[in-house]
Amino acid sequence: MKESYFPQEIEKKWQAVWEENKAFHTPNSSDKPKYYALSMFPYPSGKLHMGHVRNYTITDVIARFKKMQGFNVLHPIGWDSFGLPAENAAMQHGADPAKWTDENIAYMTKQLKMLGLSYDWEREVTTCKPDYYKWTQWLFIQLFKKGLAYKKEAAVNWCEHCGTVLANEQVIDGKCWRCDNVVEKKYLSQWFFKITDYAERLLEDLNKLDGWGDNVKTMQANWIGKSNGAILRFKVKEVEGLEVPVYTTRPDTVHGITYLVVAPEYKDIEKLTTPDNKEAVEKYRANARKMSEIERLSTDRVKTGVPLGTHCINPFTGEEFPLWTADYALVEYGTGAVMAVPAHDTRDFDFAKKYNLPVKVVIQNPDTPSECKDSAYTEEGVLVNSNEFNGMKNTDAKQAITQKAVDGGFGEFKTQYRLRDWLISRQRYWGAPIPIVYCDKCGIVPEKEENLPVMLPTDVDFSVVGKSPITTSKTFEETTCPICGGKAKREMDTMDTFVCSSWYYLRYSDPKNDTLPFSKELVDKWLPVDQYVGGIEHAILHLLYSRFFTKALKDLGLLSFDEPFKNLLTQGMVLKDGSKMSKSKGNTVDPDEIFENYGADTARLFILSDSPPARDFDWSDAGVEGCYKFLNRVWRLVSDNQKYLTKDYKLTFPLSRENDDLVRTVHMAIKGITNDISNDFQFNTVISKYRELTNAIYDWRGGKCRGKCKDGNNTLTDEDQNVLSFAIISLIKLMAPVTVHMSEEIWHDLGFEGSVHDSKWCEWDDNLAKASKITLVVQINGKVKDKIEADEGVNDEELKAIALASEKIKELTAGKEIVKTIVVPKKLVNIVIRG
RNA sequence: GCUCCAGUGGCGGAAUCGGUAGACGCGUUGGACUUAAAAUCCAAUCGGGGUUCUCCCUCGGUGCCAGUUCAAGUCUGGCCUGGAGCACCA
Repeated sequence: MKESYFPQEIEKKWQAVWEENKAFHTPNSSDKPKYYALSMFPYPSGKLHMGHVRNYTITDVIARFKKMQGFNVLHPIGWDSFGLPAENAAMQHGADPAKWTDENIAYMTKQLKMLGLSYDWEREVTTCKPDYYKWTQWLFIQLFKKGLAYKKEAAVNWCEHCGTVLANEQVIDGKCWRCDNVVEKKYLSQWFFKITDYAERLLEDLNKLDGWGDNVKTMQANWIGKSNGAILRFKVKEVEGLEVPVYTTRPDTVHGITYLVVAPEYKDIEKLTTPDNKEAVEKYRANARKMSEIERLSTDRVKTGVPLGTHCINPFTGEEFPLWTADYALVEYGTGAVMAVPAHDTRDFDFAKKYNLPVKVVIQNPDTPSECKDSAYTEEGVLVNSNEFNGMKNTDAKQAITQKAVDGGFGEFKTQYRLRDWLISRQRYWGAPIPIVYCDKCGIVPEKEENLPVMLPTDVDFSVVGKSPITTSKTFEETTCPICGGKAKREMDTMDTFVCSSWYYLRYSDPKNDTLPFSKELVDKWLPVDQYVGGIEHAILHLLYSRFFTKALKDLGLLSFDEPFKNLLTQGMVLKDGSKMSKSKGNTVDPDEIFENYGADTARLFILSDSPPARDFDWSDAGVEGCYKFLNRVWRLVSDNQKYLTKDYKLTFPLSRENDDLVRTVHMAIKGITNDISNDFQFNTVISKYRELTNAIYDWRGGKCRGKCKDGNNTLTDEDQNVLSFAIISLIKLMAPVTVHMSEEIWHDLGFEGSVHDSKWCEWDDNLAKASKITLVVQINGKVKDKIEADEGVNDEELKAIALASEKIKELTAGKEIVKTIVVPKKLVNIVIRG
């Protein structure tokens, strides 16, 4: 064994050996229980960043730990390789997106291997390869056949900069998630997945996800946005047979309606507008169209609107009230029309004040009854001015009033969701083509399954502006109808990359299958994912879509489970100097540099060491240095003592006092580290325990020297050597999931055959995983007054006696009345005194 | 506005159940080794006060104010601050 630690040499060596031996290949059949550890697969942008390093290190440590614990571990990796950056690179440098992507994948693969990650490379999937997107297309067709993929003309989010539409989930604060450009509304005919059919199940099944953080679950629940209310229909006075339905969560306030608002895009708005008002309404609608989403949705904007000139009749009171259009009503939500009760809704109140509309109180504010001057009263209360419902609590009235509407045939109970269908068409080239053909005779027809994949054309011009490069292909659009064989045209849009990433974790179970996306047997064997690790930025996007896919595929009979990810760990960001590492801020750290200067083991150790995985992690150069020093310290511990170490150590009890203490320290470390990993993967405390154990071995060693170490004399007895061997071998194994190369190197230097990563995880003995002495804390009235060393085995009565026998305690309790004494076993005695 | 998460030394953070607050590390300071430096090793490191002054005593301290309890970083109620998500969603 070398005297000094040369990580680069060691790491290269073992990476080659592991690759040669296919050390991390996972067989499908095994008598061990399965464990599926998964990182969110990367977009091949060019180089790994520290966020990747953190993500993959966390998952890798989990995978290796589980493997040592006796699981058959599936730990795969792949590439989310469709998407705009490849296309942009193509436009800017004239590169082929496929080539650009391949080169990036090659480079990043090299980096992943340098990090020492235990991936089964035989299961690698790449979403932009025909053997993958064939099945993305196949799945699209299955969803289409089930009615879950459909095309409709709708107001959609358009990013001019990216030249494509976006899903609702990809619009962040009114801006494009990718380029930050302000998103516009456009009316286009687009493909959607009917995720709204699954709204209730997606919400309900969040309850099953005990292994997910509450933050992610609430974000999804908010996004789905369930509310319970009623649809109420109002007859229009001026137009025979026309009704305006509204959705409300406050049917209890129906007697307080003083006007009604429809969205500017409301479908019947023209019928509802009288000739006198037509010009003003048209102008208002034209203006609303022009406004950006941000302007329109801004909550601090002053509300505007115009009257339509028509009226509705309130079936509860017989009163007439006017119809208005205002852009605070949203056409996509509910019915696109809102009943306005200014007395009990802040928005309606503002609007009513501005346009001098009446305010009618129907819920009594206990503080200022029958008045509503300065603001709406939105709290609970008792109904007034509401005919037979007067005196009823408003919470009860919701039910009773809706029931009356149901009985009268002008309303019903209604559950409403905020979630919208998932828009999956993209007017871009670098994506999976939507496998649909338009035939004049047969209509919208899916491509025949045997003709899949619908290949991306390569005869395209990337320099075109204002349209998708795919439209420049001379070979792509013209095709024949799969039904009638006549001339037909292909769909020119490709799929959102989030479609590709909604099922990749299923493909890993059976990545080479060329007759199906995956066999049911294998997908049911490996899934659900036992531990998923990735960034919080996917809390809604990818994680919601994947849940939807899993449920839809279950309904199609392709698999048998309905949640894909049993446990989810959302790791925090990697910061430097307090802010997120980013190229624009210039505070990035290049993983390659760290590998080169310190080695991957130091990088892995450091990125886990300072913060728990879910929290943000502040990168510091001093911290890296500290971890490197620690590894050197461990290395020296082994190399300085190598001549005393034996892999076939044997402990014979009883041991000498110091040896017994060290053995106990090792058992405590094993227990603590195992528990810390098992309990939410607290790697930061795991690493502090590596250090504690290392320090303890050094201290023990120092105690054995008694100043004689330098002369090189063997001062260790047989027992000492066995104990030291036990301690060091345990440390090396405990560290193996983190410092994968160093542990492997030392393992072999100690003469072991095979890989440390195939060895069995250390076990502890509960009798030994505790100190032989305890420190008894003696409190008086809850304040610590004395600490006394006592034997581990003493019972409560004895503890009490020991405490009362203390000179200090005697002094402090002299002349006082002892009211009671509380004993916490093996820990503490609290004496309560008075006077 | 609503929802969720967090708040502990100079810093990152520890503290299964309510039971010794500050593990472990970074940084800092002092020392050893060295011609010197690096590396390494040893020691100190929450604050105030006291003292027979390197040994010890004492008081205070986990965002703020209350409460429950023998005992609160931990539980309850009310605030404050920061972060994240949602937001004219009727």
